[in-house]
Amino acid sequence: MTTMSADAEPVGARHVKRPTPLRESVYEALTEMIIDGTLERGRHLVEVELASLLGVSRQPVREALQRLNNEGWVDLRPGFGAMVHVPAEDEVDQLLAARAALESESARLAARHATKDDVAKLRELCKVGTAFQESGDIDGTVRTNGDLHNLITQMSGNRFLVDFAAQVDRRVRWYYTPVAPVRGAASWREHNRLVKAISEGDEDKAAQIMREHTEQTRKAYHELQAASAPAEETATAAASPARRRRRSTI
Amino acid sequence: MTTMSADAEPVGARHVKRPTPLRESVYEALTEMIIDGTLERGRHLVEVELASLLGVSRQPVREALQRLNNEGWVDLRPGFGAMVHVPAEDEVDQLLAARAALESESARLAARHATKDDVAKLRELCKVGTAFQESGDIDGTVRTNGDLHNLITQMSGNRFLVDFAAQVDRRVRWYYTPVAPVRGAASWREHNRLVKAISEGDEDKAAQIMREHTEQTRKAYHELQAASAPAEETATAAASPARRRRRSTI
DNA sequence: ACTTGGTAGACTGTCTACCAGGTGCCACAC
DNA sequence: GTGTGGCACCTGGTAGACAGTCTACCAAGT
Repeated sequence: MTTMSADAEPVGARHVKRPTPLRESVYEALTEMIIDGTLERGRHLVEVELASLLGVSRQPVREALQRLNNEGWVDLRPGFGAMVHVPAEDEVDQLLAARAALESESARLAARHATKDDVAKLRELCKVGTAFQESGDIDGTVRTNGDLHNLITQMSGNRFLVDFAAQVDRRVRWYYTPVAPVRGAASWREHNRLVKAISEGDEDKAAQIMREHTEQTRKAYHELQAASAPAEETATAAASPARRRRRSTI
Repeated sequence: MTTMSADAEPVGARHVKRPTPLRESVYEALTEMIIDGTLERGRHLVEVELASLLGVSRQPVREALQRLNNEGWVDLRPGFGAMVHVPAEDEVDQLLAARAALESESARLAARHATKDDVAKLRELCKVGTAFQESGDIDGTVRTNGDLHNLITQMSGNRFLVDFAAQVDRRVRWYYTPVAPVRGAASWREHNRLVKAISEGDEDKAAQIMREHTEQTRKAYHELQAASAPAEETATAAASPARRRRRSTI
């Protein structure tokens, strides 16, 4: 669950310094390395290696590995150790499906609880995102997209939805980054409609749009998948090579 | 989390029993003790105490505590240690809201993927549950209810939904057991309608019914809360003394 | 050629001991 | 009554040890 602090403390109860626990830093470092591919999928992670690599002892490494295991980044085989998780083929799909449910519900609740301030921020993000999109700044687009979705889940006011969505999102982004470029323009049009629905407090509409939005992402994933792996498909290939927009090879 | 293997192994490749890691047993033991109240909410959990209590060393205890922290059972304050989580007032509500989203989506997918076999099992559970309900066997009713919901999430075929739902469910059941008796009969009528919708493959209807079903549970919770509220609260003092919306008396 | 048995090395899971630093509490001083 | 200093307790992290187990590899038997 990763309950990122945000302990809803009374404002101003800010504890000055937080000497981050070592295990936390190790956790961050490892996810980083997993995401950027330094630690390849399927690789056996040896505790003492990581320990000496990061300049700490085994304990923090172990604790980080167990958390990584709980969150599905690595698989812990008893008596053998941790291997970087290698995703099954249907896994991205399932993640995207879960995300659809979580974000759709978040959008509904966001519409219910939206304040003027929130809406203003949303509009701003839409503007910024569209600008990035038009200027071809992929990195900025992706980041702003993340910010927008994140803000919406935050607005739901439901810490569990926030938590789950964040978890799912991180995983999705790990083994499925390259979708962003494919459906940029349409995506931001949808965002605009979504923000409008939220600003009007139309819960059903917001939920509906968000659902379609994430479903689109899933479709885009499948098309990309089909396009980049025409090699040995398992019988499903015959379906429809019909309409496939395949620019942007990355 | 603890995603059950389910590694798509060839059927009958049943591996022999593997000695559970100690940390696992410790984790189980602690959740058990938290749920049944042996470890009261807010209590400071001292590693060495637990260790000697369970007859293990600090290490497995620490690892278990970390996991409990990640999953929200305890709060880990750096430098001080673990305290059994004391739920905020709005927490159950948020859990139930999250559950509504997760289970509703599960029901939708279950309707999509249901096999004859699944439906048969669902019907059976409905029958058993109703019987328990009518005979006043609360324990049996609760258990069967759990089984039914669990089976439906399983049927969704989405391991993330299963995972999240299980997590949420466990938490809900911790600080909010007493709902079952309140709305027994209606609950099983709804179950029947739900199973019917699933058997007919009517996704929207299944999702809709499940949503209403869990919403009912939430309402029941609120009513119960309002009814038993006038009494004084137990030891939730830790919460911020500020914003205390009390006395709704619906 | 294929299985069986044995051996060796590597790593995990757990334990013990130890230490530095932070936290909460209490008693004492004002 | 309210600070303040001190003390005991506890955590977070380190180091080393050891048994159990997993993998790999090699050699001998069939």
